Amino acid sequence: MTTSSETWLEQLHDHGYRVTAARRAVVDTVFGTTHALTPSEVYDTARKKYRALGLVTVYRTLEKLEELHLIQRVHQPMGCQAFIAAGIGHQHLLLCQQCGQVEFFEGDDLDTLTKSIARKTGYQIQEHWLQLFGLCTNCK
Amino acid sequence: MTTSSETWLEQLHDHGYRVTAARRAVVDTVFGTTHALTPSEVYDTARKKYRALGLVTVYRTLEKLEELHLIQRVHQPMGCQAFIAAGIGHQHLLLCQQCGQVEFFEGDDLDTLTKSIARKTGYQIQEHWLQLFGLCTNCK
DNA sequence: TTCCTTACTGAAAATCATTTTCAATAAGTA
DNA sequence: TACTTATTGAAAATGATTTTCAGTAAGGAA
Repeated sequence: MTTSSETWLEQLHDHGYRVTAARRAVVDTVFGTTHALTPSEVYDTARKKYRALGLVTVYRTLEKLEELHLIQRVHQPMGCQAFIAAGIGHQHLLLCQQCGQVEFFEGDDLDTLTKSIARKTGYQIQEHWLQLFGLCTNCK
Repeated sequence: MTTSSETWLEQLHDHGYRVTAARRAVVDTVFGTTHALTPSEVYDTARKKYRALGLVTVYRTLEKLEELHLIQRVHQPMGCQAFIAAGIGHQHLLLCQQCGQVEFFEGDDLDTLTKSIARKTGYQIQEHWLQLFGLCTNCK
């Protein structure tokens, strides 16, 4: 199962969006990184591939990629504007506090906890966010 | 063990900050709510207690309260600008998606998960965020 | 209490991120 | 190849937050 940035472009096309040079540059940039990138960082990197790119187009393209669940916003203490390629299925994030690298992991078993909290509080729990922060192998 | 907004004012004072009418209004507002409030919402509410209050002072006061760990920022899909009185010790958030009410809970046992992820990824894990979203007893 | 230093204030201006507007361009179907 | 219309970048507008600044007042010292 190999995925490439072409897959994202196909998805855009399949949803009635046009595939343009500007969008290719943005898609290639976000697809090809393991670090969460802000719109401004995407702009800087993508402009190396396509000089005429405008920041506005970066915002608009990220919006569409998020809508198609191809990327997701990353929340951090320092800010919540960065995006990363989305994980497949229900996954959680592991972030390196030093270099900003992002990894996904699955296999959380929060059912017991969730049910217990639901019972105690009376809430009907519908989703959860779990994120781990630490130092990656390079940084520690 | 009863806590009142006076405790927060004492804390401000103990850290060399002055206790002013503007700060009382902000502190009273944030202390006395179970919903996460944005700076602008704090401003609107606090101005009922102290008409001359400026929005800038709200920002500055929230900054200090956060610095003293008396309040904490609440991250939500819709935005991350809201604050709520901080939980005591290591607590997690439970948010009502309908009315925005916030509750705290403890007793997460993520040690097993954390260690397992650390082993698999090589990361040295240092902290975690866990948040549950759902509907409170009133809203469901 | 009164004085005095200096932190604090609100208003206005500046900054920064994001969104909207708009006329020109180009994707991709017919 | 032609044509419709989504997309583009630039500029302007918006919205949130921060900085600047001169006047005010908190609270320790006398």
